[in-house]
Amino acid sequence: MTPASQPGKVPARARRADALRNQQTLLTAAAEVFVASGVDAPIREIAARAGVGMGTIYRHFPTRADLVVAVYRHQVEACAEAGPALLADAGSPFAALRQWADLFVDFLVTKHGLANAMRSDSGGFEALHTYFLDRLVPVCARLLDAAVDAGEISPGTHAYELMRGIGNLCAGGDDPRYEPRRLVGLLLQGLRPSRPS
Amino acid sequence: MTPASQPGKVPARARRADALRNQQTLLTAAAEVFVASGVDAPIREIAARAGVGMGTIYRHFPTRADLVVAVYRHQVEACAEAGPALLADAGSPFAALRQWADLFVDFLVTKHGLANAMRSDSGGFEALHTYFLDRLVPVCARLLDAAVDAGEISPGTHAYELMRGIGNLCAGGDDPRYEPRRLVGLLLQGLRPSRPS
DNA sequence: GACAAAGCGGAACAGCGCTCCGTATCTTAA
DNA sequence: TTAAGATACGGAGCGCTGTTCCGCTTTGTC
Repeated sequence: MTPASQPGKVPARARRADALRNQQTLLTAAAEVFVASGVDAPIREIAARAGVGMGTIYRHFPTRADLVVAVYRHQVEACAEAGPALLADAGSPFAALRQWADLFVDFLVTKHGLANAMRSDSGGFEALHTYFLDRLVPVCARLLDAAVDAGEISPGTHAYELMRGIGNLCAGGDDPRYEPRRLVGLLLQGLRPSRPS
Repeated sequence: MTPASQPGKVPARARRADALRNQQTLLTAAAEVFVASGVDAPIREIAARAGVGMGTIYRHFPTRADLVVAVYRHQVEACAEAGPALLADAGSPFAALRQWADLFVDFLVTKHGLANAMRSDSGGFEALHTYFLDRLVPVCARLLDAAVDAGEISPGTHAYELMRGIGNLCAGGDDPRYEPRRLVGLLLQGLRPSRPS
């Protein structure tokens, strides 16, 4: 019955109860701090809010990206799963692509500073970039392919590039003169073939 | 003959010769460091390279943006002046807009980290943002208006938004899978009217 | 209850931006 | 030429951040 009773594996004890509790505490504390101060908030602030020491936070989430990913994993997952659903429900593949892009944009702009962080090459954010892209690029690719097959857009655009483009367009403060959604719409419009068949 | 001889103004002596020299030294040192380490390079590094103290650099360039602007002023100016020239030379306003955008993209991607810095809301870069936009938005607006008048694009897009969009698309490392030029092309393509008249 | 193992806290170190003021240098007027 | 005063310089020092490291505490097990 002990965890080590199964053969062929390292005995590896189960994690301690307090460690599990702390991980949860940290997750909710981080979520709160991210909302209040953005994803760049000092690690100390998060640790303080959770009532734990610096060591604890680094043990559970070695890089800042690990923490951010853990906090937003559910939403990224939801976005990924929305792709196929939209493809089935929306009127056309291109319409699905547009709606899906809107979803992604909404996600990014409502997280203060997330889009900025995602392309920062310093601060331990590289893994964030990687996770987001690994999860969402395949979804985007399916939508893109479907739209190409339907003749709604011209081929040649890679999902990776498009995803990064959309992400980049979402960066920046909330200047009312700058509306990422509009530009993303323009970008997608640019995918359409020059001459409709 | 003395600087104070002109009436109606504060006597304000001329700047000292060594100050002028230091300003030049700093400018060239900064340019070198920017190439080597990006525009985020530590201030100390620039000061060291120029062989001056920290105080000197802050006296001449109170914020980091002031230094960056001073270093790249000529190139921004050249880009601004290229706008009207292209409008006259290129085959059509839209072609001019495309070529001008290419110029701007080239400028941004060849300066390591400049595009990233321009969107950062911290680090004293806000003034950079302001300067670039103040100088280039009017130029972009003229190109945009001309293209609209020629019926080559549909109206409704603001130059400010377009400039920021292009700038944002240029952010990020030099991943070969991500080519800003392609996306900017797509974005501009999206400006074209849905049904060519 | 005792003993590892697992986990925790936070002091400590390093890197950075920025300020401040005693000192050095330049300019001008006599 | 020189002395006074304005101007500019240097860099130590402060505060804030990320990250590591190790002695101590808590937990699970026998």
